Amino acid sequence: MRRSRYFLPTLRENPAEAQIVSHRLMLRAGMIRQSSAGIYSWLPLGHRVLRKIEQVVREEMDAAGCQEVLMPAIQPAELWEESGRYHDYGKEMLRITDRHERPMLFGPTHEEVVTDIFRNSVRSYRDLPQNLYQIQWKFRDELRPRFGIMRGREFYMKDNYSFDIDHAGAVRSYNKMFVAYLRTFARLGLTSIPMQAESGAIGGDYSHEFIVLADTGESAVYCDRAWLDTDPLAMGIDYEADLQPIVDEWTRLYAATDDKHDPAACPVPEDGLYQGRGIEVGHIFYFGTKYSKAMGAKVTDPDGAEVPVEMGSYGIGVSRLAGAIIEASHDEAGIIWPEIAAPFKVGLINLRAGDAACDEACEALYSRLVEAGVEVLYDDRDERAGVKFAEMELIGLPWQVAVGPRGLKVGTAELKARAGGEAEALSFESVSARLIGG
RNA sequence: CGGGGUGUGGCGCAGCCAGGUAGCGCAUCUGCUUUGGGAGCAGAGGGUCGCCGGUUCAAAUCCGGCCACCCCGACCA
Repeated sequence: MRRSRYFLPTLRENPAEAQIVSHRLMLRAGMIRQSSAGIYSWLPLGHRVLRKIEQVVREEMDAAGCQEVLMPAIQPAELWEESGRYHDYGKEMLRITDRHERPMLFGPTHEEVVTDIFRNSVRSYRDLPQNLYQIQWKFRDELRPRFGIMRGREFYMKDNYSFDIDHAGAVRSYNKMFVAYLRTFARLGLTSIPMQAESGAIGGDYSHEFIVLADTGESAVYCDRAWLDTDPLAMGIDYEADLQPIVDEWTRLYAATDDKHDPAACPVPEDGLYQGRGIEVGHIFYFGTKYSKAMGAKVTDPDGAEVPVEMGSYGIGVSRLAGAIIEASHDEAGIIWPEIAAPFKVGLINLRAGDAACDEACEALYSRLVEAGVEVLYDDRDERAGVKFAEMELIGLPWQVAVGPRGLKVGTAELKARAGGEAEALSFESVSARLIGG
């Protein structure tokens, strides 16, 4: 993509309304624009990030045996009357009426819809287990939206729902999601910590929330320092095997948010206790037959008896993750994207646009990288070097390549990692090899 | 929902107290000069001063109502 033609409205100054770093940087980097309180448009750069994150989530869901669906955003109130939540959910639910005066609502979650689908289609235990997921916009009319997309009213969410014949099966499904979540956040370069949680409005018996560590996170967390050395990607996962030992291992270490942490009762000695901040990015629930009983989602078991299906639901805030990654990875100059979530892998800077030699060298490198499938944002604008460097730092692409007359005289370009380290003068061959290879 | 605050060109702000018909920096456009870390000079464009009503010869400014947005707290992916 050529910068000269890319819709990237960056801001030089901090918008007054943005108080936290991810909000500021997302606005300044031209990723998002606010439409109304807690509701945002995602501009090209932000949209690319959203797609990248979504893709990781999708891959991990698929790997764990889930199947993607897409349910309606607008739901009929009658399903919620059945579950009993229509009156319980409160003002967070956006209620609307269609032209026939039928009460509808913009879905804040999809337990009712998916249970309806299930009960209309599945009759036998032989068809279980099932686990359906979707990635879709939700709307919750929060009392106080804030922090940009971190706590919006409209937000992009992966939600999925498991169906099992019995409790043991439901626990297996729950454990798969537990492991899949650890992997998902780790692949995005985040340290996530599962914590026992209240089940809130979803209701249920068993629940974990996944908190991602970030110094600027909104809640204080206390955990065993051993968490910081854990790597979920290092363990081999067989989703068909018994995952309980892994879940046990990952719930063995102490972790608590500030409202649950009691210094007096904390089992971890002070020097082994990590105190930091975090952001909730995922939440998993096992709630058994709460919805299946209320809505009549029953299957026939091996003995011929009709039993309500055992369910769980699982959510990841995909749009929130974009903010969480920034909170966890930025510096004074801007965002530092992990490669997997970066909108482009490489920022190519032409230090002297208009100079024939620079133009030619940049065009050649740009073509070569693009043909090799590398995502490149090529700053071909007639701007001063400082403007281009500053913007590249701000938008945080993992690799910067600077091409200027100085280096060209000796046949080199400069390669620099956004995450740190000095710029290296390398031959164009080496630059290509490095960027195409890894 | 309780408490606090702010609405003035795209962004950041001044002007309001002591009413007289809108200004600064950045950004944008044009020209010239410049060109390896957010350039210089000259010129130009762009504003129903959140909205409605009131007071007044005259309202960004005073009064009343409303709306929007932000921050702190209680709740959430």
